[in-house]
Amino acid sequence: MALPAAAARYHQVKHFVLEQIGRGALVPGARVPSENVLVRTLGVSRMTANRALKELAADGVLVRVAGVGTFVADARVHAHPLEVRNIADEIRARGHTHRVRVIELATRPATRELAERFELRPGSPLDYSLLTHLADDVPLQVEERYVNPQAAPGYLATDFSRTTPHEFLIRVAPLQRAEHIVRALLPERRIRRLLRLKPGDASLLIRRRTFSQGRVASVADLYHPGSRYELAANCPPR
Amino acid sequence: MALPAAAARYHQVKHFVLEQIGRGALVPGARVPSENVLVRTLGVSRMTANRALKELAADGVLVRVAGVGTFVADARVHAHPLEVRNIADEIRARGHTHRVRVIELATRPATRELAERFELRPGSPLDYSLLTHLADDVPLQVEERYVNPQAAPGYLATDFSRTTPHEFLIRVAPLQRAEHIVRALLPERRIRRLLRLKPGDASLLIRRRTFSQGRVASVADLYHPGSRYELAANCPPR
DNA sequence: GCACTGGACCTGTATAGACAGGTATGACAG
DNA sequence: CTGTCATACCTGTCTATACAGGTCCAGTGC
Repeated sequence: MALPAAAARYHQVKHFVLEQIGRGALVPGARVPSENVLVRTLGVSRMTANRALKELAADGVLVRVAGVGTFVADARVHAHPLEVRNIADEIRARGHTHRVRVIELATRPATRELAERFELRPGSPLDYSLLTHLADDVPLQVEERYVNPQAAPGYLATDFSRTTPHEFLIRVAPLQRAEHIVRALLPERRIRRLLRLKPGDASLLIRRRTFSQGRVASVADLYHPGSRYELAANCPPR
Repeated sequence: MALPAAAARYHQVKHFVLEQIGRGALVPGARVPSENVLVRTLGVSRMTANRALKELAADGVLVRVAGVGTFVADARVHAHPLEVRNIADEIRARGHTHRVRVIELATRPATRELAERFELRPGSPLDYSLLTHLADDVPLQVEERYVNPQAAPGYLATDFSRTTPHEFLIRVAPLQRAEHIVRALLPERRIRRLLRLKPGDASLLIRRRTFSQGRVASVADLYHPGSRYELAANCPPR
């Protein structure tokens, strides 16, 4: 391609705007130079300015309103697109005490399905943990987790009553990407007992795969039906 | 803006490609017509074809390799920041035909709860739509939506069999932020009938609030238990 | 004083044409 | 047979230009 990325003209325009936001010269809500102004100021074509502003809007940095102008987005809109929340923080933030109950810790050979999920050979050892998160001693979430021991050594040796698996993992293997699959289901008996559910209570299953350098962990979280899984995200209109 | 959503040329190009993927004429890994071919085939300019393919690549539907070509992405890989997905695109991309069945359209006075959600006075009129999304005529999602008529005029006048509410709204009120609350529940009888569920089937409820300039819409999506809600997010430090 | 209108400005979209640089393939020389 | 090179094709980027339609304001006419 024409240029080594950073040198591309539309990148320069993006940088020009971002730099002013970073410096505080443009605060949230402030009007950003219009496309035509950028054309005159920076000597680019309008299509190039348009691309730069459009991409920044898609990133949630700017907000564009047809016929009006382009503005710096609210700061909070800027927050991480999707955060893998720490349930411990969340429970505490709501004024409850958080406690972890460890049900099972083990090393298990990967089944074929797990091996595929981790891109390992079947039979490779995987660390396994099953525990519940309690809010005021009421079980709120069952967390079943497989961890790639290559990617996160020392996982099973962790004291999960002090450090949640989530906290441990983001320290050891900084999160780069996460995939979520959310489903509703009627849980099996073992889970039902852990969450103290009545038969017929629906549960929320969130299956999560996290990536750092390679596959790190695969998690299945089952939630108590009273609980909710909340996400806030910025959604670039593409 | 120039055109009413579905008529935009680059949308037509996107649809042209998605339709072929949906039909199975283009399978994952297959080569997608190059920009120049699309120019000749569809009579659009190359910039327009480029935009369409670029956006589909950004959505994870296609993979582009400079100097080589454009290819249909692996069905799985679908990775992008949390996005309010267009279920119509998703159904088509998986090879099914998408159809919308409108159950009810109405203007309703806001209840106290709704008024609070929209930051309006109780009794203010809200547009209401209830419809199902069908994949190959099997109901997959019930979508119940309240829309702030101030923020999205003309909502009820839209032909939802041609333009989904989602498509209409992102045109009219570019999305800035969305909040999701995900829960599992046993749906009430009306929903159960719409989704053709057996009593005891759990359903996934996704409650979504979208913001543009002010509160735009409040959506409750109920999914068929066989379906999944997939999210993928990159968590880069910004 | 008020309602209306025209113009200035903005974004959204579309077009045609151009060059840079990556990739693959086949022809050609060794 | 092997290595090199020209070439065709592809995407990435940039420019100049154009028109549609929304928004806002100021000026005009009543």
